[in-house]
Amino acid sequence: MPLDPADVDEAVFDVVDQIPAGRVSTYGAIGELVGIGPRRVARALSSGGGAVPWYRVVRADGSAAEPVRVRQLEMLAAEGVPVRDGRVVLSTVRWP
DNA sequence: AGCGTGACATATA
DNA sequence: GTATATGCCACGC
Repeated sequence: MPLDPADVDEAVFDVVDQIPAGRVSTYGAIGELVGIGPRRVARALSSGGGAVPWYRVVRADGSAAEPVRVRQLEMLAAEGVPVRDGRVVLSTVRWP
């Protein structure tokens, strides 16, 4: 069955919206959940992620994306996410 | 149709 | 620990 781009984007937004407060996930993890590559996830968020808590999505090493990295770390810290030296402590807050 | 670019990931040095 | 290279996939020119 072909994956429609709009459907995939919707699935990504859905997963991101399901991330509980104080937790974070990675592009790769979401990509596996929805059945796409990590770049597709980043593409979806950069394109229309304004309707979901994109700041709960970080890289595989816990670092945040360039254009929003300050904002992201600030939001996560406000949510109670343990951050160290600019990188999220995924070992504790990684989701699922 | 081909090429360059990017909110990534993994492997290797 | 960081830096570099390769793979992936979709989008715009």
